[in-house]
Amino acid sequence: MAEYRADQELDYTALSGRLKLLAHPERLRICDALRRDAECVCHLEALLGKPQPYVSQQLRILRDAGAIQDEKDGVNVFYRLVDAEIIAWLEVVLGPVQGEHPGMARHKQVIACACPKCEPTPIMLLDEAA
Amino acid sequence: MAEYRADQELDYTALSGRLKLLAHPERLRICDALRRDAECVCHLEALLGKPQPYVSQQLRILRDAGAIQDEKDGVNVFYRLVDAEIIAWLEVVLGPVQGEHPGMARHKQVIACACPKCEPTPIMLLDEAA
DNA sequence: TCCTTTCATGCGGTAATTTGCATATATGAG
DNA sequence: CTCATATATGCAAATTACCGCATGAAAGGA
Repeated sequence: MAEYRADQELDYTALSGRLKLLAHPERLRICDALRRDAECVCHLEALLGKPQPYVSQQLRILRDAGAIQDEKDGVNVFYRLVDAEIIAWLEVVLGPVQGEHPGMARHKQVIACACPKCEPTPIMLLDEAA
Repeated sequence: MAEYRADQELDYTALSGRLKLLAHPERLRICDALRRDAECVCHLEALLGKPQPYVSQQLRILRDAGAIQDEKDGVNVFYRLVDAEIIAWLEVVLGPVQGEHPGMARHKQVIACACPKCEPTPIMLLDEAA
C-alpha cells in the first residue's frame, strides 16, 4: 500500500504566482525593508527613489496578494509584512534580517524621507544617542 | 567599529532575475522534478504534457541562467540541477524533496514517457522488484 | 470651509514574457 | 548514405507586466 507516487500535488501555478511578487527588484527591496519593521509610504518612497504613485502601485500588488497589510495612522499609512510563507522565503533569498539588534533602532537601511511627520528624527536615532 | 548601517547592499536586480526563473509554473515543475534526479527531455515532456519545443525552451532558459546543466548520453540529453542557491530556494518553496527514499528508485513523480530508450521499464521499477 | 499633505487609483504606451509552430541539428541504426 | 528519433533553435503572435502620468480621495490644520 506504499503509494509513493501520489504525493501532495503541489500547485505550481499558485506558487509561481507568489514567487512572481518577489521576482521584481523594487518589490523585493520593499519586502526587505518591511521585514525589519512596518514602514510608511513616504519612507519607502525615499528608499526607492521612485515617484510616489509608483511605490503605491507596487504596494498594491503586494497587498492584493496578501503579502502585506496597511495600518492607517492619521495621514500616514504603514505597511507590514504579514505572510509567514513569504517571510520564510525572504529569509532564504535575502539572508537573515539585517539590523535587528535587539532593542536597537529601526530604520537601519531606510533613508530618511522628507516628511517631518513620519519620525521626529528619521535616521539619526543611532548617532544622536551618543 | 560596529557599522550597522553599511550592510552588504543586496543586488535586488540580480536576485529578482533569478527568482523569475522559478516564478513560472512549468519551470518550477521542471525544477521540482530535477531536484530528485537528472531527467531526460522526453521524461519532462511527458511530465508537463507540453510539446517538446516548449519544454526545450524552458530548459534553455534555466540552462542559460546556470540553474541546470545538460549531460548528453547518445541521443538523449539529461538535465541536472546544479545551482546550490536555487536548490536551497526550492527546498523552502516546495518543501523537502519527496520520494528520496535512500536507495529507492528514481522517477517517483515522473510519469513514464513514450520513448522506449530512456528506461527499459520506465516507472514500473518499484513494483516489478516485488 | 479651504488648503495642504499623504496616499490611492485609472489609464495608456511600451517593453518583456509566453507559447505555438516550423524548421534545424545531431546521433545512431540499417 | 539515408532514415528515424531526440533535441534545439528561430520567429511571430498574443498576452502580460511594467511604468509614467494625471487625477482622485482622505485626513488634518488654519
